[in-house]
Amino acid sequence: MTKKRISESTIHRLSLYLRALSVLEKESHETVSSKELAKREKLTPAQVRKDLSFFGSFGTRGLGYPVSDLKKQIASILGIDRLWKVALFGVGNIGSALVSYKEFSRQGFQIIKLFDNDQRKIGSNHKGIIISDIKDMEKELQEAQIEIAVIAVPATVAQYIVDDVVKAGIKAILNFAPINLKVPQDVYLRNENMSMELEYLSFALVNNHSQKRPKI
Amino acid sequence: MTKKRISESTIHRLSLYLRALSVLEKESHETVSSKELAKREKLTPAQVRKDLSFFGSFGTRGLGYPVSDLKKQIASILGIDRLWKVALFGVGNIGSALVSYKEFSRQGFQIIKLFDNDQRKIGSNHKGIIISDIKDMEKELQEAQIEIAVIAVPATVAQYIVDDVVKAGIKAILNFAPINLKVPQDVYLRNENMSMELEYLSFALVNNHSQKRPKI
DNA sequence: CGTCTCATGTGAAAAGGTTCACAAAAAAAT
DNA sequence: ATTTTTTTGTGAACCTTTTCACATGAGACG
Repeated sequence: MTKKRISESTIHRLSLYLRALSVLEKESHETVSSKELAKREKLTPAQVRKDLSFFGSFGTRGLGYPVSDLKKQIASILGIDRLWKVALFGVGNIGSALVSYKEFSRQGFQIIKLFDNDQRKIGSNHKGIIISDIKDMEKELQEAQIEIAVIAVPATVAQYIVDDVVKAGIKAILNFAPINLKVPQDVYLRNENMSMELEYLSFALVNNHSQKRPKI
Repeated sequence: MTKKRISESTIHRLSLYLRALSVLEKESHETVSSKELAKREKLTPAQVRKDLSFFGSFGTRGLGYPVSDLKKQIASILGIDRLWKVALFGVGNIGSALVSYKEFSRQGFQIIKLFDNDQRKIGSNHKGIIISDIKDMEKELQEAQIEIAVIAVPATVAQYIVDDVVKAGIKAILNFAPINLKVPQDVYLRNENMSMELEYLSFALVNNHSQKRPKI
């Protein structure tokens, strides 16, 4: 059995399925068809089935997929059937918002450490977490057994912070700074560029860009 | 000449080129090769040339692309060689952060209207903008000539807000609520799902997912 | 001025991702 | 019990995107 590479798009869609399944569960649906699941996330039934088929056979022909079970399975595939310890760097604008961003905790991502280099912030309590000096990160990251770092510092200093984060042994980084960060091959880095989508909207508006929308 | 559909990925990469070009300009580079531009955003030279070729011939063989000029051209293609008037719905956690998010204003997106339904917030001044009652949106959106709406309200009410935003004539929406919003065909909708990338990191960590060049 | 080097622009090939279409299996109906 | 209906799972076909490879043009240099 060859381990085929799963595409980025498939993973992202798993997140969508999970979200839809949570709603379906709340609405007390026992099962759901690929058709219904697709409709709820503006995708095609074939896409749903194909995505799921990469990981196994979760459905019953003629009936559909068991909602609760599939939800658990996808959570397990995504690795969010557990808690992740997250540290956040830069308690500014975006950083503060992320600390109380419910969707993170709902998916099992716990921000339990805050770092900043501003002396006025260090030592103060932000939503129940004492802000640490960024200089102490190595020790503190290890003590708290942090597994994921979220970077919300200005672009000008982001690379320095990331270099230190990598040195401290972190293998997964989510970057909000608008800069292309360099990390070693074995470190997973993802970028969140919020103005990109606005730029896409701008492009679409001025160019009357035809919308690609899966027909259902 | 047939107007070929430009892919979403190409548009997103234009944003990256623009970012790199700004840095190059600051570093006083007159020209830049596709190779260098690619390196700065972890892409391939062929990709850069192909992307740009969809919109014209901006380079000089043997020399590369003129930095300042290409920057202007891309800004024009993306439609951000002008200012966009943006309204933000939901002055909570994420909403407040977005109001002072520098990257938006840097790209020409001006958040000039804030809406909320919380009576305690309505009428108060947030970073120089008076928060309006969401009930008055239609009149206020038209008076302020808003072109883009950013949704940062809870998922439970997002669809209602969006329905009203659409009724008020807005044709471009950036949604931060973790829900699949329904809009008419002629309205551009983009979603910003911040926990999706964390979920991807989680997946990568538990599955030792082989890294490919990030698509965006 | 001719040659050499560099780097673009672009068809063609390759790779990757999505949709189709249908056999197979289960449930529902008769 | 048999037929009909529903819906999955999946190879194959199709479509899109990326990468290759090279002709072409511009500047550099002796």
